[in-house]
Amino acid sequence: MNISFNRNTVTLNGVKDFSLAHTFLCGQCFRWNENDDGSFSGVANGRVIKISAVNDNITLYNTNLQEFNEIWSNYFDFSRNYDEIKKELSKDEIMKRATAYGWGIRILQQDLWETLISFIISQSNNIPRIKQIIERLCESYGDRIFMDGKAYYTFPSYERLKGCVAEDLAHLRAGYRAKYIADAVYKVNSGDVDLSLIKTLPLYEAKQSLMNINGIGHKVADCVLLFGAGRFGVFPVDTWIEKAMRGLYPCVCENEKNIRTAGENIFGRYCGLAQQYLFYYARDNKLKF
DNA sequence: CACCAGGCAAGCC
DNA sequence: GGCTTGCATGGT
Repeated sequence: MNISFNRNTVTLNGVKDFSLAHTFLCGQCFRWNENDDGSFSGVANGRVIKISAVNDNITLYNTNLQEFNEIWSNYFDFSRNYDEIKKELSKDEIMKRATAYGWGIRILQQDLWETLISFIISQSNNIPRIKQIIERLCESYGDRIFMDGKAYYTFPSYERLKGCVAEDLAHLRAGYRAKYIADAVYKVNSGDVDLSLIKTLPLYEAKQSLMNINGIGHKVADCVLLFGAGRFGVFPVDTWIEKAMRGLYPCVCENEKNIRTAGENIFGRYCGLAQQYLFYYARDNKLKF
């Protein structure tokens, strides 16, 4: 990968295993939006950037080389060799098809707190509405920043939200999830749940810690660990994955009550990424099982 | 009008 | 432990 830059853009040539659409539309993030020209704009790490692609040439706007090296290179997971992982995962024909279909998916290294709240909101909800609720949260409590004369809002820290109770969040229209958000705000601010440990604790303990928050069960905890803590050894099971696994891996799953452990056993240390290829493959094709 | 959306907690057994 | 039900809101 070759890097060049000027005053407020950074250009990368020869970026492999990366598609904007696959990465931003595979369901892992909620604050990136596609522009008319196929580029995407989004807010992350307290900043707003735009990113465009022509073949394997990527350009990031409204940033600079130092910021790229310190923030965005890690955010887009550019130092990880996805080609090797895809080969390791492609032990069967189904995963070969799924990785070929979503070849450009990269797991964004998103902020842990933002991911935690976002996936609490995601439960039993649809993606457009999830995005609306998160946007209202950011407009109400985040910082306003500008790019190209347009206002964007950062995701509010837990310190910023300290003291919020469910009634304070009614304007988000998050429904019954408001009390879950409030519980997360309380438990993270009080230290009942220590987010600084989530990336390093043994996986089981990290998950149990997250599940101390009301509104976080297995699925949300797994998404938070995968998308917000870079832990690829979890296998989040939602309605799509359950259907996909039963339909595509019937020998393993027809009598397997626990699809989650089945996924862990089949796909191993990168089962989280396998799950994401499967999810994108199944949902994007509206596969019926 | 039903039924569903990247589930979960509470209440049963 | 497993199974069932209610849950806020908005879209189809």
